[in-house]
Amino acid sequence: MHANFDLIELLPMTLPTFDEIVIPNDQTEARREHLARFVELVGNAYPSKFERSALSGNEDTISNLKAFAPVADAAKEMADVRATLEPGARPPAEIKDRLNETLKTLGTVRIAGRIATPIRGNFVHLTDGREKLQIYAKKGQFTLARNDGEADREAESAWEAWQILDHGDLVGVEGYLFVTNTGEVSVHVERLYFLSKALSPMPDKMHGIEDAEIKQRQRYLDLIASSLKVADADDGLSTRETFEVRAKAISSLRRFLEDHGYIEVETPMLTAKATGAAAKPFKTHHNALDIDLYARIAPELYLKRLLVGGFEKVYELNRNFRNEGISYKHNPEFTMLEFYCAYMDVNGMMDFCEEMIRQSVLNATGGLTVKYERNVIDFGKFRRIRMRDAVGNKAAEHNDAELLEVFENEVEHTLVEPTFIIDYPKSISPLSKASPTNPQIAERFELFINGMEVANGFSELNDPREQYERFRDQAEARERGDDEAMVLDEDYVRALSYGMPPAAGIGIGIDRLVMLLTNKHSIRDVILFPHMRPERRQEESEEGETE
RNA sequence: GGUCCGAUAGCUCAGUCGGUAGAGCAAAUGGCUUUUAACCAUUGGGUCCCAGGUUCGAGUCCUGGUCGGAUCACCA
Repeated sequence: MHANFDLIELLPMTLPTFDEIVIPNDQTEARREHLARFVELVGNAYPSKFERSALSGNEDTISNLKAFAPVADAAKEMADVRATLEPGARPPAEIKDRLNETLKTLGTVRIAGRIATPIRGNFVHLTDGREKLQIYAKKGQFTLARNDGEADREAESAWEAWQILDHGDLVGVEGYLFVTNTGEVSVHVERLYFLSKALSPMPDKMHGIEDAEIKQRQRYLDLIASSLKVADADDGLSTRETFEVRAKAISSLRRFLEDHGYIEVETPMLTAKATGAAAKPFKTHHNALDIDLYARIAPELYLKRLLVGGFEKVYELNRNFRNEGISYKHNPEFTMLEFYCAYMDVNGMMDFCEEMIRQSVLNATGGLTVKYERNVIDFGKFRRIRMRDAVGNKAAEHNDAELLEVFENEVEHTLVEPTFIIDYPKSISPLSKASPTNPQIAERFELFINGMEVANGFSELNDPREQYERFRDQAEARERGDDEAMVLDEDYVRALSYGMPPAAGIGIGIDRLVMLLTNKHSIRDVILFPHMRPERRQEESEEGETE
């Protein structure tokens, strides 16, 4: 196939070469040459650190510096002045000079970031991934710091370095803040540091990365693209902003739980039995023990063992794994928040859940209403509807399984506003306590928003004998071919026999909640690295036709 | 797994009836050097996803495959 095929055969394995991974072309050739020249100029093109200044009171990231009052005020004043000018006209020199006086008294600033625009003349923008700040370099007015401890390169070499910087390189600069003739707050570079090389070219500055496959496989590139985009003809959150909202929502949930006395725990992800939910597991093998293990489908039974042990309020926020279909709302691994509270029942849990989600929406988005697709979702008030009422007048004609099916097919997708569906049939709720007034009904709810199930909670069944019988019913269903029926966990029954306090618990699908908060229509848009088929190189796909 | 759609330069995309592979951005070279996505000029850059077929001739038509997207089914 190739001339050097025999040579490749001699290698212990067919390791791809560097050039097969970072494919050379006219773009990358230039960058490789520039890198080689930087090694000559600064000694080490990949230094270990760069210390940023702290004029803003915190480390001067570009975002922090731009938010720092004197900088923000100067930018604001210039923007106001510019708004009154003809396009292309320059702001009055008096204002500019006054602002420059103020900015200069702040002293020397040291910032770092990625070169966000192609070098054109003396100006370039740096980005910290989030905000951009312009820097200005004038031949003869700055030096190039060496990364090997030697004295700086002087003007001539510094200017050469400036000219061979590539779009995407990481640099640090030392200098002073000033306002340009056109009124943009910038850093006048006095010392330039080369910090790291972009050997691969940057995405299009206007369009970014459009290919959904590349966005997901190479999320780093998607994130870079969103930080480099020039015009925010913004319809929707950038990738960066989406994951910032996700982080805020999660930290708000954690804070809410901790403020209410919950402690975070971690329970096994690899377990001998996959139970605690109705789902198919991933199977793996432990070599030393020579036993099969399963990736957990839910932490539920472990968390309730902790209630038995005396932890009254516990939560776990982590991944579950289910070996099932992939869809816009299903990823094989997904993030679930589960928590349990002793001495609380299903109604208390609904109240608590409602308030917690409301806080999270507020903290993540700044408001209580969220635009999603064509709907406006109001998190101000959650409805509560009995399942039989939701299904309507046909409810009486159906048994439990049929009722659930009618609900899922005809009602679920209509539940746009946050809605707790309550009074689930007991037969489909094997871990849930039965209602004291109606033994066919479980003290259980599910929360639906925009037609998606977001949470599932109930009064926890704590009678060990009844729990055993529920498991036994599940085992019979399994015998009949229901391969998602729940598996008996003997130790869990044993744990309950020591006495578990009355308690309520809930699981909240974090990815789905984040979809709602970010107006994303695919779970893959709110998971940084969603599951994808492995990427195969050409040679492999030609040889590996053994399916 | 079913159905529909897609894959062309580093990126974003055109490509007519089957007849020499195109643009913008990005890159290189030179000019400019307080500019605001796009300054001026010149130049280079292609496995048209892969394999096969039809044809004098395939980016284009046909078959199979790979990967992805949308949607349906199951699941949270």
